[in-house]
Amino acid sequence: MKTLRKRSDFVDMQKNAQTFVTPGFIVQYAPKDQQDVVVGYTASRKVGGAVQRNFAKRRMRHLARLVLAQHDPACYVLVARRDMLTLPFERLHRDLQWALRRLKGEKKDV
RNA sequence: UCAGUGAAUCGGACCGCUGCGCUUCUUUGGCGUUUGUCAGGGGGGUGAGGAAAGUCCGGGCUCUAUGAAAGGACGGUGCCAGAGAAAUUCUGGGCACAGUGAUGUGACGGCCAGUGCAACAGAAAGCAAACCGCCGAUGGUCCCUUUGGGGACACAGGUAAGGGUGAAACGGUGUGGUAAGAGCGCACCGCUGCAGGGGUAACCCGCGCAGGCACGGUAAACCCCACCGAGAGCAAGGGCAAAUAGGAACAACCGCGGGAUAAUCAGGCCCAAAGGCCCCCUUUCAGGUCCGUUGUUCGGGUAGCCCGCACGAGGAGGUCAGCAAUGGCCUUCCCAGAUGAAUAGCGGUCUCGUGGCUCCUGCGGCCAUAGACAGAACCCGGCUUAUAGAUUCACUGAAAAG
RNA sequence: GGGCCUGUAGUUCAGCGGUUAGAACGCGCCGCUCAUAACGGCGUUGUCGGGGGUUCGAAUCCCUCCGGGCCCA
Repeated sequence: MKTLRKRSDFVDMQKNAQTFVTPGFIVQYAPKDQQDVVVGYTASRKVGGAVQRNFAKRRMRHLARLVLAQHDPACYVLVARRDMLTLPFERLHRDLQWALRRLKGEKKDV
């Protein structure tokens, strides 16, 4: 599992990827021909100060390790929202699985 | 007990499983003659703060650069002594102000070097000055007269005691004095200067002597005085190996002159143009470098990776010196090094508060809940700002009791 | 991480330490018009980003905090 780092890649995802919104976060998904699962994390100033943003990223990274590691090689971006800080982890976990099922289901339909 | 002041410390602790960054040891497999290199596994160690923050000061470190002397400009600092690498730093002391007090706050040199400013109000705002008021002794005009003088007017003029204005009006009280007044005289208080005394000093005392005595405010107004000061910043700066591109470095020789750069604008992946340049300015002295020719050697920046980068004005404990800041000595420890940036998830135990419920109203029982400000980014010393709550010590005021 | 700039009516900006902080546009009301616009008249709008200090007096000088913006081999 690799981490997305370059700003240009994030901008590219913003343009081309499919998006699904949950209360705690936003998932962007683009099935590219990659060897590994590639994940990017975003926590903007809307989330809070440095402490809150780091906390949000930690939780997102943990989610990615639990869930995305088992998925197909593709490109994902997780964007934190304010409720990422307060919602119980179990809820976030469920939401991510649901979001991925919806995104991949849509893909098959198209 | 209540109210308060100052200082210091902490700012959850522990356990299990699954995970993360760095580091170290070990091991498996591939490639390779070896040094190694790529991919993976396992064990150990370690892992945010008192402010890591704001970037307000000061350094270390790095690059630019040429050193010295004199003068100037610009910026900063400003009671005294001590501490400290230094500081818009700290400690102690002095002075001023605030508070009943413990204490707190203070850019706290100089307006008798010069210049400026003070709206409105007020007569007057810095040479003093007469609006109301008081007086009118003296002079003037008039009246009366017992020829000594008396009275009226408020014209000249005198007067800073009173009123009113203002942030600010040239000492205060009393008494003498006077036409009315006034440091005009005197007494006491205050003030200024000096002798003398205390203190390292700032400064304090000043009962003795001298002076009748105002010297107004503002320098976070220009300024004067004293002292200090290159610029940029780890995105500093250095290294590695390809592609594009055709420039760069070094050495020798010739020449021996000149002192207009900075900034701005436009275009572009670049290395162009120009011929000069030497870091606030001027002068003096001494010096360096570039531009030319020839020869030799080979690239550099940007993107990526590595170094810089964590042993330091370091932490902890003890002891000695000092009122203290702090310093000396001894022992001991190695304590984050990321770069879309490492601490998460689940469960359990305890404690501090907080909230709720309950009754037997007790410093009860039960339930819930780690809950403030906040995240290292080259590193240190300060300052400032944010901060739920807890603990300790010293002191002050009030009330009550002994 | 580091370096800088800036904050005044609703908006864009003025404002040598001195009365009650101005201008333009906007906004409101009235007039003109059958009506709207234009035009004319009258009027409205500020914790001068917050706090503290210097001064008799601060938007202005000084300190500090906050917000917004820009730059980087």
